[in-house]
Amino acid sequence: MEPGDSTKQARAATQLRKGVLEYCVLALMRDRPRYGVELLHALEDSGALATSQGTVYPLLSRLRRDDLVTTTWQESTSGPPRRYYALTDSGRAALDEFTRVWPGFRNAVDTFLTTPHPSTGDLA
Amino acid sequence: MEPGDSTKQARAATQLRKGVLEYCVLALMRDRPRYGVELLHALEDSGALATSQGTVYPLLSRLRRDDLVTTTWQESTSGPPRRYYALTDSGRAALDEFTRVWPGFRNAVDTFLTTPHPSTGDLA
DNA sequence: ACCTGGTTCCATGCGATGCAAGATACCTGG
DNA sequence: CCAGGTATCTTGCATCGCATGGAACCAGGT
Repeated sequence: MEPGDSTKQARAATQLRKGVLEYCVLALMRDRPRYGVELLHALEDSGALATSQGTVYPLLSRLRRDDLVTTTWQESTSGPPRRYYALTDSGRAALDEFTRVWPGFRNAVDTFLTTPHPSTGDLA
Repeated sequence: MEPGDSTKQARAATQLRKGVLEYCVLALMRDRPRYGVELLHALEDSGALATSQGTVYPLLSRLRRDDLVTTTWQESTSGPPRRYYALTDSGRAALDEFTRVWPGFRNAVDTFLTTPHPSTGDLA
């Protein structure tokens, strides 16, 4: 990528991902266990949340450390064995919690960005 | 605070704010200069983005350091003088940049949270 | 048997950010 | 003079995303 044009945009997008990536990964595991590279590709396909292995694997380690996911090894027909990550009850609860919080947060940001903040009309 | 019930929610909300707070503050200055406590109250009123002075003032220092805002002192009729923050051209450009990036990000998260990820229908 | 390439996993060190807690200064009123 | 509200700022900590590098397994060609 060329440095210079996308710097500000990359910076904004980078900071945006903080804290959201965790729950998007949990959401991907909602209906089926997933393995690392699979999650990575799903995030890439989304465009706005594309990231790297150096981000995903430490994240998965944290999720496992906090008992939000459990892992099982599974053989692959084309390559080394894969570690599949599945939601625990705590993980599902955390995802539900986030699903409740997210709309309020999203709407708050939308309001700040789209609502004019008139200098007139204030009661002073 | 009790570390147990509201921890997860507070944690999710805390991480969500990362990187977004900066641009919401810039958005608040879009139509009028603002001073610290004023910004703080506006964020409080939004609910989802409520934060503390210990977050806002270092943030404002960074914005000033990066030439995204300029500041002017102004007397107050009821208390110490206020430092008003106003957008520079760079600040306005950064805000516009974020305004362009935000919808894609927001929609991506919405998609992850609401789209079912079927375990069937895969070609395997 | 060797070696190249693709797939999959993981660890380390850095920079950036939000936050709790504390410190400082100004003004008004008793 | 002292108390309380307003307003600003600093310090130290914890967390998170990311670039970089390393390791292991399998298939195919020479």
